Amino acid sequence: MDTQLDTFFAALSDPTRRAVIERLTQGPAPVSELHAPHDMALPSFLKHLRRLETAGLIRSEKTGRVRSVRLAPEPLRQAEDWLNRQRKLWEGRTDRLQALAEALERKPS
Amino acid sequence: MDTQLDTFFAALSDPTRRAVIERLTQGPAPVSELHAPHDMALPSFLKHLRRLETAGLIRSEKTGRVRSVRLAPEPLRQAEDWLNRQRKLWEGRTDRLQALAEALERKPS
DNA sequence: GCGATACTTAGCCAAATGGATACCCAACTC
DNA sequence: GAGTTGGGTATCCATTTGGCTAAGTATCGC
Repeated sequence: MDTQLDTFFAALSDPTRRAVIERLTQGPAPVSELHAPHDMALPSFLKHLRRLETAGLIRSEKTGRVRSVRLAPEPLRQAEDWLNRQRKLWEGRTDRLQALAEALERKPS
Repeated sequence: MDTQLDTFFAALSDPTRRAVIERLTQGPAPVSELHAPHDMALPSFLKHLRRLETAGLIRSEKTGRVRSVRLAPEPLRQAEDWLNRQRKLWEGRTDRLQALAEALERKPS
């Protein structure tokens, strides 16, 4: 059904890819710089970048032989929204349960 | 590195599993009830439940022949925290960039 | 206690994932 | 214009994933 969130969460389920995201919060960077800290062959690393890009989390642009990569504007918020909604529903429910429990305790029938 | 977030996001990357989470925000349910809306053989569905449980998102307890499943207390917030942190870092940066751009515009050297 | 109910385990299979190597191509550098 | 640098492509490989069927176990209801 919801391919958006699918590829989104899948993209974030890998430590290499999350590290790339974290790095990019500090600003755009070329591929080689993003690759440097990761002990991995470049083609393997490029796969991760492509997965992030098809998930819509990053964008990139090539100038000369250098490809510059940056975070995409909106999409982190989408996943966050989903999580937030679920958590609120769940917390609302437990709150009501606590209220019920307390009510029963005050007035044990 | 961070196996916590790995299994966490991976668990949320599947629509069946997200649907289970959504259902569980309304309260605990037995396996058969969770399974009902999904057009899938029970053993396949149980794999999803096991993945959610090893990711720490749900807990379950068997009474008689029925296994009751409920949301785990804390963990939705963890993923949310990570996303929130990244988003804030990124937004902070773009804010500073905007401020810089505006400053340059006001006082073009 | 016998059948139905509610899982559970054991295997099988195709496709996707995450890594590798080997080789290619374009664009700066001198 | 020859070499180096920064990516990119093509394969290959082992493992994981997400589905299945078949068969098992342990209540529960009568």
